[in-house]
Amino acid sequence: MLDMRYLRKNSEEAKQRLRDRGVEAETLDQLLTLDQARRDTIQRVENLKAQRNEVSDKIAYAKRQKEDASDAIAQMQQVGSDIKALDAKQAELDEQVNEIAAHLPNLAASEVPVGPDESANVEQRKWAPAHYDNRPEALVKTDWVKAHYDIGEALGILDFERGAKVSGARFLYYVGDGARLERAVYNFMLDEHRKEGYTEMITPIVVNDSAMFGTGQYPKFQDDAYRVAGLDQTYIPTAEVPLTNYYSGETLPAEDLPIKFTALSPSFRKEAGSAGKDTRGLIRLHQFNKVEMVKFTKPEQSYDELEAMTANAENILQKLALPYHVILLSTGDMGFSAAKTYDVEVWMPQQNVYREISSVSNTEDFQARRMHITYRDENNKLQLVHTLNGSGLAVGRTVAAILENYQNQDGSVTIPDVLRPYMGGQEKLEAKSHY
RNA sequence: GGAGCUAUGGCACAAUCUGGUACUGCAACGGACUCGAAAUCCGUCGAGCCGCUUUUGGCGGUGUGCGGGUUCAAAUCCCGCUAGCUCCUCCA
Repeated sequence: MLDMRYLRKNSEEAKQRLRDRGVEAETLDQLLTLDQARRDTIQRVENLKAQRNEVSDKIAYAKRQKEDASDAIAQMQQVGSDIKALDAKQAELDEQVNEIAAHLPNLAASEVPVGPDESANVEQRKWAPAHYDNRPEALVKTDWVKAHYDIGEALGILDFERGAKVSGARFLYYVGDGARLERAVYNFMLDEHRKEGYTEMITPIVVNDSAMFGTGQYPKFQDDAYRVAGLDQTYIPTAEVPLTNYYSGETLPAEDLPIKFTALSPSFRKEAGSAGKDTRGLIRLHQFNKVEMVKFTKPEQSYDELEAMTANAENILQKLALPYHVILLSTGDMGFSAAKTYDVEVWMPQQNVYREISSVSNTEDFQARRMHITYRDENNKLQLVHTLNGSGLAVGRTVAAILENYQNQDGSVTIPDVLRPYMGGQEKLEAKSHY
């Protein structure tokens, strides 16, 4: 949610910044007109209420003195019905204002490149382990490189067919060493984040509507959510929702900030509108595992913490020796709640592209305002915290990247060094006759 | 799933039957006493939200779990809901 006072006072600037986020200027004009009408109504109804309070006190006093108050009561009957009518009008205006305000995306930070879509994103840095000679393209020059889903199926560790049979398209079973590898990957990630000072959590994976509103998924993006039939609850699209809403409605002790959480959770997405895209493999599923990071910070420290969180995501890829680059998203490519977002993209040699494996965002006070998370500053005044979230990392996509980058010509896959302790010292994935 | 009870400031509670300025204590804050502290005494104390404003502040509105209703007036009466507790039932 944006700060209404800012929008009123700086409407021209706000209009431009909203236009950068794809919102038409008329939308803000409409909002401000309704806001003005709302405030006019409030003033009228509050005057009447002040009058009612005053006269009611007099009536109470008169009754205590056993005096007659029927004149005053008759007079207040009219005021009472006027108040009722104006209250109703205000409630209607409140709803109209909220309807627009709740759909406005966050404003981008000043250093975010302005552009309509991903074409305006800006690469920040590139990394690859030494044996790639800083040229991840090197691997693709061999003609035997296979896609991760072909590798996984050949090894018998990814079963998409039975996933589709039992659940539908975009679901799968991990089998045997595949399941073990997935578990090794997320245990490794959680251990790393724990070392970095994140508190490990296991969260509910079903949340109520106010939680989905708090982080910004609702009301605008309900189509992509798995709602529990008949209940006002939703299967989470990311652990960001339960982690960030953990403190909703609370005032945090300033000395505890920044607070850092991490959690593994399944994530559920309908992927509405992406029919036909990435139909094979681990890239775009209705259910996938993700290790998430969330931070609550003071405003002045949130951008340093954004850099730190991005480094936490990169650290995982560096320890896994997977090539990646980091891009700064443009105003047109950022998510609804974000003020600034870095995407980390891992090298996928078979497709010859970088694929998103993490997205790290500072939402500033956008989510905190929606869910009322505050702290007391040096002057003992309540301030909204800043919230950040980032994947650290998408587990399934990490497994896909490992399969492709660590594949050998004989069809086996070498297990990255750092994962071997998590797999009982196993060094390779090889085809087995059966599991 | 069934039955009963409960929900009031940061905490503990009163007022609910019988509608009329939400009691008191603790904590907190300011002050007195003291070399300093404790104790004691005096004073302040409804968080948050909304609106207006001449903005270190002032005024008004709202605010007794949430949402409605009745009434000149609701903590109090009525309806719906949520959460917690106890018992029954079920369950990994």
